[in-house]
Amino acid sequence: MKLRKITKRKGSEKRRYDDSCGTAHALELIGDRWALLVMRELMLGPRRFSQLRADLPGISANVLAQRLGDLERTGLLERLKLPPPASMQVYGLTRWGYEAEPITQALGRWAARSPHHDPSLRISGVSLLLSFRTLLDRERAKGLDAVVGFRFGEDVYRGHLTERGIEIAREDPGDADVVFAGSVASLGAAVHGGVPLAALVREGRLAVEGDRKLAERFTRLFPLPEKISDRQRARAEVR
Amino acid sequence: MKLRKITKRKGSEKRRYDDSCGTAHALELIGDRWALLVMRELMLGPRRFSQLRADLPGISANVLAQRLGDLERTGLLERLKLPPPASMQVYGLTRWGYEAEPITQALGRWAARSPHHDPSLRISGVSLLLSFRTLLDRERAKGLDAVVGFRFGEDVYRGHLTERGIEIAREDPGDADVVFAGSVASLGAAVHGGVPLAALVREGRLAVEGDRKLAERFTRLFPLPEKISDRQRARAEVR
DNA sequence: CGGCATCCGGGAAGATACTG
DNA sequence: CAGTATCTTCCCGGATGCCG
Repeated sequence: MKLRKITKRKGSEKRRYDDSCGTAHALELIGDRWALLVMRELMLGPRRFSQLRADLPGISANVLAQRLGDLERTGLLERLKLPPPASMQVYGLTRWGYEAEPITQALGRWAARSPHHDPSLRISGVSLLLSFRTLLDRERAKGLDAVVGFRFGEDVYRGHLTERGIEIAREDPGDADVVFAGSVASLGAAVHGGVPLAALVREGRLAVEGDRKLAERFTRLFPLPEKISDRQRARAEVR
Repeated sequence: MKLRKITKRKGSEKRRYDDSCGTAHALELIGDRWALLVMRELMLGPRRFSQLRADLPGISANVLAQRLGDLERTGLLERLKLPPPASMQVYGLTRWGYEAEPITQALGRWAARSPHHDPSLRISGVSLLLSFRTLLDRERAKGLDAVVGFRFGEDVYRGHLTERGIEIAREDPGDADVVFAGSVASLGAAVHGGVPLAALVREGRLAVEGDRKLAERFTRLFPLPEKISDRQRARAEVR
């Protein structure tokens, strides 16, 4: 007697919060599992289906396809067809989609203080580069104006760094003052893990082309926020 | 015959993203359905179980209980016992929990521009008051320094409004310059819905005690951001 | 092979009933 | 009032298969 309903899939009536609050509406738009991480991976430019799967190990193909469909339907993302001869299909954020970056930043900044955070897990190239945008210490970047390149396998990025921020795009860093080449994990170790750049270079895990002094300085520009102490986890004062 | 208890608590392995990115970790902490809305309702001070159920129509008792348990376990929330004679149990955020407010703000600000947003749905008192913190137009609040009170049934709030922001707590507004009393929906209509305050007062939906001129000005201090236009939903420029 | 559609098992969310 | 127990529904994740 397993006469399962013929999967009504009718109006694709998703679960709603029925709450006029903006936060609730946002969660209806991007609160599904993986949705915001898919958007994060598109924050530095369009990606293909298979690239997204590689960026997000753990997401299954059908969930990714469904998220891409949902996000496209709500206007946060769109399918693009690159011009021939490469004529492949990619997924890119719309302008509105890009405007969600403050959300990922707020989440990241907050969670970076979590005592449960495990920094040993893998990190995607986009995540690491976005963390630079989030964590740049303007004080330490005083007076800087440099072009920095990154090569993670096939993916190349170009960043323009000043004391006002760092703009990063997926394009060739031909004019870079310094270029980091190697694995994402290695650059992450240098910048967030406190591993000396010289050691990574010596072990061949990371290559630095160009201004070595600038590279050293670069690794110290993005300090992680302090962890939450037990005291701060205890009762909050009456406000 | 009910021998199905076997599964119990095996790994208690929640689904993980296995991603070192802060955004992903944040989603593991507060990405479950309803979790962030529960926290939002606690942002202005502790609440009881039944109050939360009333604030969040649609959440079921078991999901609320589970979220409260999860959030307590991760250190975002704690059970408090009010002193006798009222000795009842309430749930309050820890200091770290309060620090999630920028997240709800970023989400709210972003989603307020959504073309799919339905402002006719109900809104909780806390949501409305938090929207004031998020949306205050400092320019229009120039020179202000006022105490504003709110009475929504049993819940009373006191806000201190200056051009630098508005601080709100759940306490008696004895010294308020002006007090709004009535339904949350009515105050929302006045502030975000463009309904003239005078009309609401005339119809008895909202009472204003104290400085009426200040009340009028208050309703115009929190403009909603512009909606996304079709143009902005279209392809983003190459960045 | 990239980009899905489909089927299935497990588990989370939702609704309701029940208990101290 | 503050939850727990139980049942149903539906989403997530994995596997497989189709189709250009």
